[in-house]
Amino acid sequence: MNYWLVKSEPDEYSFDDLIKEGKTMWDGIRNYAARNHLRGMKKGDLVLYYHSRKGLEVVGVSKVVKEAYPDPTAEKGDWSAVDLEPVKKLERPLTLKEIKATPELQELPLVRIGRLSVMPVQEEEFQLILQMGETEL
DNA sequence: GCCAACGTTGGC
DNA sequence: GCCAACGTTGGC
Repeated sequence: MNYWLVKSEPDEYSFDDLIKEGKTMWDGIRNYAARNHLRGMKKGDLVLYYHSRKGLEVVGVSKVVKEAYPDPTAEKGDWSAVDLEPVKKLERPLTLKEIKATPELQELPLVRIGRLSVMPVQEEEFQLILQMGETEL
């Protein structure tokens, strides 16, 4: 089991949209590092869902239901997509500010490489984020 | 193959 | 809305 984090602008496609639709194709990735992470995803892996640009917080957990396949929205080039399903919404969103203020989460690419939209997350980091997101302040 | 210029992402 | 950081493109 591996853990990941994906970013989406809530204006484009929010976690609530994913809950509403029940499943989505995670396509449109046009960055090699992000694509390679997509290809590393295995069925059943858990994926943190982060709202970028607006919100700036981890809002929920999704899971991989279909492993990487050719991105049908790519007109040219070698790109991949995966399918994601919602698992659950966090009781409270975990903001980037809190993540940055947490010493154990400083190694997250989210903190270190701002522009990466698909990234691996260590199990300990994943568990901590879940735990923080389940705890009311 | 290097590097400057340009485009895009995303935090602020 | 601005701009820094990063990736990509293209001229040499």
